[in-house]
Amino acid sequence: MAQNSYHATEAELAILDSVWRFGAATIRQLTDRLYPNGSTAQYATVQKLLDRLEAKGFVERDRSALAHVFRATIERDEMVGHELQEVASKLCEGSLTPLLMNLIKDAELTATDRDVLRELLNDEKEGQR
Amino acid sequence: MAQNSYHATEAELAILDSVWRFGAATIRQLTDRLYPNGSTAQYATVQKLLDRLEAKGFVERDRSALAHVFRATIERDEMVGHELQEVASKLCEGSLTPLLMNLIKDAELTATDRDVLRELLNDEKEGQR
DNA sequence: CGTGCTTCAGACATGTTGACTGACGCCACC
DNA sequence: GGTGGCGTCAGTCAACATGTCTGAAGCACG
Repeated sequence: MAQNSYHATEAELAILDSVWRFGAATIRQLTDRLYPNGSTAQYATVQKLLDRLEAKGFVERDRSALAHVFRATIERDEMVGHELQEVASKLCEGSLTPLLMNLIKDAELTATDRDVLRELLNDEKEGQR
Repeated sequence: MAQNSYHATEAELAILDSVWRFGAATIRQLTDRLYPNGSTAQYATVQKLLDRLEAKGFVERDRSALAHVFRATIERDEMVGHELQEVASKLCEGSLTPLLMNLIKDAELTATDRDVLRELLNDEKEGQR
């Protein structure tokens, strides 16, 4: 009962973020992106982080080239969904509705945002998921 | 840069949950609620958990009686808000809107839920907060 | 007074997290 | 064909978080 659903840590998230923004990359590329003029040490750090991300199923590695290429197996959106689900199960017995109510109240929405939301709300008329 | 906003852990959340559900309580009462027929050991565990919750500002202790009485200083709702903010800053540069969009898509809403949301969406016309 | 609760101040094992080191493999190129 | 450079892999490491537990001391009341 340690952690049902995996969780990306701060540093791991930094990696993922880079991959989401700039696309698949090798360790070296990621190291350069995240630790400009980093040494062997930071390279290894990125490596370990990627190992863990792979173990958690958040990235995938292409071993065909000499230098493995890593790509995300989860989109930022899905990750957001994950985390929301997590919050819901921790605080609201798994129900997402309270989160929604909370957000509608607190989020500072532009008129356009509101329109989009109304739209979505209607589309969902007899929507399945 | 460890953790800007505090975070209640699993066990701490169990305590908070009990306080939210059944109201302010002493350590003994909480121990009885959470660890039925628990011994001194579990009592101490609850105590330490409460210490940490107090340090994090999530509960407050009334020292006037011999056995201190603990009450929550934060509502479940606010905690949800906290966590949502946390997710937002980790994944969406602090913006809550993406979370909202995500939820509207994924949450399974009843017709009533949808009505309530539409309501809220309109109320917010020129609403401040 | 002593029994029974209580608080307080730690100790403790375990796991996570981020950073780092060292051994080894492979390819290219002189 | 050896050597340098880059890559992977398999650890180690310190710091911290987390949940649990022990021991000492305080207060109250029969």
